[in-house]
Amino acid sequence: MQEVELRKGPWLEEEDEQLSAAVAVFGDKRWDALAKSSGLRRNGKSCRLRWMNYLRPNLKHGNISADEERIIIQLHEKWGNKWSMIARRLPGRTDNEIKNYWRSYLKKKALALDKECLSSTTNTCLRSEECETDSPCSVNDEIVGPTTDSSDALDIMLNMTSSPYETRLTEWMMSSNCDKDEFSNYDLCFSDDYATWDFSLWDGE
DNA sequence: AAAAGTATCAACCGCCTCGTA
DNA sequence: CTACGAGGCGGTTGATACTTT
Repeated sequence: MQEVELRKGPWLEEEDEQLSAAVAVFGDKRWDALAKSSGLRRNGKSCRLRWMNYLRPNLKHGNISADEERIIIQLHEKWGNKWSMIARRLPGRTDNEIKNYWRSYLKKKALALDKECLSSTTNTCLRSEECETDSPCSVNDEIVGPTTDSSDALDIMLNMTSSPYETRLTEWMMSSNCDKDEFSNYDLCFSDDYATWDFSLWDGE
């Protein structure tokens, strides 16, 4: 049997239509089978991704609102790079979208932070090699060592927040040492399974 | 107006987990 | 118990759009 060469790259309109039709028939599980049965020259993973991130109904396309931003920041603080978990708390948003947003947000934040640090007259910044005194920088001085420019600051921020170590740490904390009382501020209802928490925090305000 | 730099986002890759035979 | 395949996830890349010089 000759293997059909699979397509890669951006999806065409016809492919989108074909995929939507296939999902209507086969449902949004069993992506490999769906990909084969639908006649799409795409693999199951690619179909799933396209559906989840673009074609799925009720997706919001557009800018992240201030409220959504606040939620992302707070949840990221708690869970780290658990994009899919964060996305589940934001109806209509995808993990990919949030992940992309976070990277842009981080970039802006890193630049702002760097600016603030360099322009500070009362605190000396250890992140600039020109800094002479031992006084720590006012912002994140315990994390950020001496660097020279904003791209360094960005690298550090990205390493800091995206590292597998941080993720593992978050996971470990979640699984072994989670203080449930900490979450009470948010009106969370715990079940035995983290994945099925009933979060009423954001709509219950 | 054009070139260079930057931001955004869709899509791919590789690893991990889980279900099943 | 083990191997294997499919799905899910996070990290990364590359193309394109947008902005600045």
